[in-house]
Amino acid sequence: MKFKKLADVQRKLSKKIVEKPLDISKVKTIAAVDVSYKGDRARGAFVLCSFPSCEVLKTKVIETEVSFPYIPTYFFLRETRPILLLLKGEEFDVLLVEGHGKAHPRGYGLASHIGLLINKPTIGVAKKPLRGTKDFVKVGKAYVSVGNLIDLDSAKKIVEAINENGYPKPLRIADKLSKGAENGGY
DNA sequence: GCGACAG
DNA sequence: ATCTTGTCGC
Repeated sequence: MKFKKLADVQRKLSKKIVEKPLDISKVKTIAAVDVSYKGDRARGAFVLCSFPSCEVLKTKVIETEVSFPYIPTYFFLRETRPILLLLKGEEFDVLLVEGHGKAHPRGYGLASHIGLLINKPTIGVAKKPLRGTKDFVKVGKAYVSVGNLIDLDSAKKIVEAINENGYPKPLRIADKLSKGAENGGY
């Protein structure tokens, strides 16, 4: 298997993930990131919202080259760079990532990786579950899982608070912006 | 070759 | 994710 080594890295890094309750009363802002592609170009969108009112406070879109191809369960290799570039200089209490966190074959998806790198609470939100995984909770149409520095129950409560038509509002806006919309439709 | 998993 | 017409379902 060509990716055996990377799989070991994921298993090892997953042990560094901190899973613990998050005091939601102290969460004042929540951010979301999503990335879209067109050929070898990646367009990432960042959305910052107040919490729990979920008013849009700021949005940002960046564009960059993407080097790695999409490979199921190794998605973080493709999207980590664009996201880190997107988060540079940004402030927020919790981050929503389009993709899985602990709901991953080796317990280490994109949301886990980003959470470990930025050392802030992150929540994985995906539209479909990865085969065989169980460490997620369904909120509307979203499959929610632990990224880092939070537990599933806290993550569930946060996503429920900003749920809009079955999907978290900040992510929906980030999705539209990354795909080129003039605004998130808000 | 067949089947198939985040985006 | 992205490529894309008409068609089906609520």
